[in-house]
Amino acid sequence: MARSNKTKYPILGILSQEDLSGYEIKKRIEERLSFYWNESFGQIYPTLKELRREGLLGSERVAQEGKPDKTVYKITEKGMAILREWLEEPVETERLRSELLLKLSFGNHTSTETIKRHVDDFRESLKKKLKLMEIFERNLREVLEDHPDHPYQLVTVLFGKKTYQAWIDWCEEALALLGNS
Amino acid sequence: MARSNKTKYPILGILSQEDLSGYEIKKRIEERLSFYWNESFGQIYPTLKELRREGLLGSERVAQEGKPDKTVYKITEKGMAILREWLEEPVETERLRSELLLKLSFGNHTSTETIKRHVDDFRESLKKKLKLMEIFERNLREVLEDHPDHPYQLVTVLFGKKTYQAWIDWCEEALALLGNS
DNA sequence: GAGCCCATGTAATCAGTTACATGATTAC
DNA sequence: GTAATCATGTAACTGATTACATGGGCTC
Repeated sequence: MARSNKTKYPILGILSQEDLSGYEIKKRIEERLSFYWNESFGQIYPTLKELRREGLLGSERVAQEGKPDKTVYKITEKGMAILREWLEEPVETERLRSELLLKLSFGNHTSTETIKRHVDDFRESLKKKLKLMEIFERNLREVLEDHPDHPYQLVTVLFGKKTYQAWIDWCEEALALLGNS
Repeated sequence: MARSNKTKYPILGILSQEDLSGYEIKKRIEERLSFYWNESFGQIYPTLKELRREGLLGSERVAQEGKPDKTVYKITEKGMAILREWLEEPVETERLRSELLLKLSFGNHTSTETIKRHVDDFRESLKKKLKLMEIFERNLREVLEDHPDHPYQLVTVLFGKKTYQAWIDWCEEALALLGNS
């Protein structure tokens, strides 16, 4: 895509919290970041090797019982420094990209029903996502009662909530506007 | 990226409204779609040739006074059929990707001030975008009074408004949460 | 003559997904 | 035995941006 390769940052970030293998890093990203960030194995494994070569990670072969051996990576002081450096830098904003809006904007070439169906499908998918966010929120608020220091995870979940709720509201608005046209 | 190539659809869509050259198509996309869709020349010109080869577009060389000649493309009946077909198909939802949220989620490794600065920068950029949307909205509502059929453009602008407003609200919420931590 | 807009295109580069390959272990 | 999970990796493909090249005409 010729946008800069950011794969190393989620990896460094995840490894700043615990030592993990590539396979486990993938799982953590899916569990914790997947609603706003994703990485595939095809990116993770080569990046891990590179980061190790650059001295941002150390690695250790670990034997497991009942499972294959794994290579566990550990972030180095140099790796932490790079992570902190990146955290300081201005955020590169990525552009929105929405096939739904693209279809909507050429909606005059199909039936209103078709367009309304697309909007409705979108709304249903959002409702599910919103429910997930609400579950995350409840869990995080419980944790936060004991550890009021790290509200960061909660803040990202609130972003999801706000976004999905706004989009649901927009769906209602859009359906109303298209209904009597 | 291995996500399917959609470049042809904005091109067909734009050409369903007026006959244009590649250069003009780029301008139209920037003017009308850029807040949720973008295409570069590197995609547009090769795609135009391909669409012409497939018979979805016709082309004509047009001389201009005071400007270089241009190749104006015109959508064919076959092209319109492909556009309508795509409009019927279910929307492929693309994933959110946010470097801001990524930085936030590892925010415990830097100062609260740094994170708040990122959020604040984001909020300022959103305010500008929101103002733009409001201008678009006013213009479109004026047009809509005379032509109450095609509310589609307006609906996409309302999406922008809703999204940006929600994100601004989230910024306030986030700053408050981070403020007393 | 410098710099900008119009106009079209290609090449280089890279991001990122998907498919494929391999192999261990566990559970049915 | 076969499917599922754990674990690691490579190769193929392609989407998409950016840079580069070219050239006409306009404005200062």
